[in-house]
Amino acid sequence: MLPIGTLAKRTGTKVQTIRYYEQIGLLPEPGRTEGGQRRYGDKDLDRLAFIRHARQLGFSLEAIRELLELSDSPERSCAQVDAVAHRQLREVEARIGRLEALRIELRRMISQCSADRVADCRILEVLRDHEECLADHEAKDA
Amino acid sequence: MLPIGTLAKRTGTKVQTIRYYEQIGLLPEPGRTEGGQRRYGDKDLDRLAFIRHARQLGFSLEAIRELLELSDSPERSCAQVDAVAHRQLREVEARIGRLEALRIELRRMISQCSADRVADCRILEVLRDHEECLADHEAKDA
DNA sequence: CATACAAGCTACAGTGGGTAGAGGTTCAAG
DNA sequence: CTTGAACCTCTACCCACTGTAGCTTGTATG
Repeated sequence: MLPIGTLAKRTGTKVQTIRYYEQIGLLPEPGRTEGGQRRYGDKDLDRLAFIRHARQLGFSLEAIRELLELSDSPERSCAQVDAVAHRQLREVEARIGRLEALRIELRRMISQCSADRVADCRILEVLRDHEECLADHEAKDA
Repeated sequence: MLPIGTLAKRTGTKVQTIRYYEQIGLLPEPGRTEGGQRRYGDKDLDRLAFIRHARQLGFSLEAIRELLELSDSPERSCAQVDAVAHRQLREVEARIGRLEALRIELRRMISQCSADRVADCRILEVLRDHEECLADHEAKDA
């Protein structure tokens, strides 16, 4: 049985994050010592590793909750799992698209500036005047 | 003199967001009617348009604060403005890089799955077992 | 001039996904 | 038995807003 710090190290998670996952019901309440300290087993380790890995791939905690529930019923069709993964892929691709529009606009803005003084700075001018932009960049991300 | 709703419409901002910008000191406190309602002038319109445009390009409110301050001293060198813009460009490019690693990993994961049942689903297996990943994708974004 | 109602006001709570700190308790090694 | 690292709970904070409740003001129309 592992204390929370060991579990944290093994999974590359912070201790507070583990407690946070428990609080929002993503990890089950573990057993406790007589003194009230949490003790974890291998199932907890696996579950947390799954969560962390999915987070690294950008899945939201809600999506992860869904994946964990699905993986609890091994006889079901995996079409839903597939759907969650595809949704995530589409989201990532959309984000890349938006960021690439930003990159182009930023590059253009920077390349136009050859001024010395703030008063003539093209960067500030472009920011002042939206009309000078080519694309309609909208950054729901950043 | 514009009421807040008109300013909101003209700049594509929500009314609450304008009040929020005022609260954090990004917009100056405007004049008020006798009844206490905010009334804005053209300078406010320009300033808010600048802020919104910079936000669309992904600049943080802190960066925008810096840009606004710089643009208030027109005789200064625009090197600092340039630096802020370059920093933003680098951040955007780093984010794109991370997201592209995620995209590759997600695509690989999805393409490997040809199972019917959750029990044999490759997607879940990959998520369970980090070793099956090629890259070290770390999504500080996502 | 009276009324209706859209638009304004303040104040506070909530979002996602954690992170940090205060102030106190428990565990395990020596 | 003592030390001190690791644990505990609780609360507040981060960003950049967004939403709601409960009230007041401004303006157009009859």
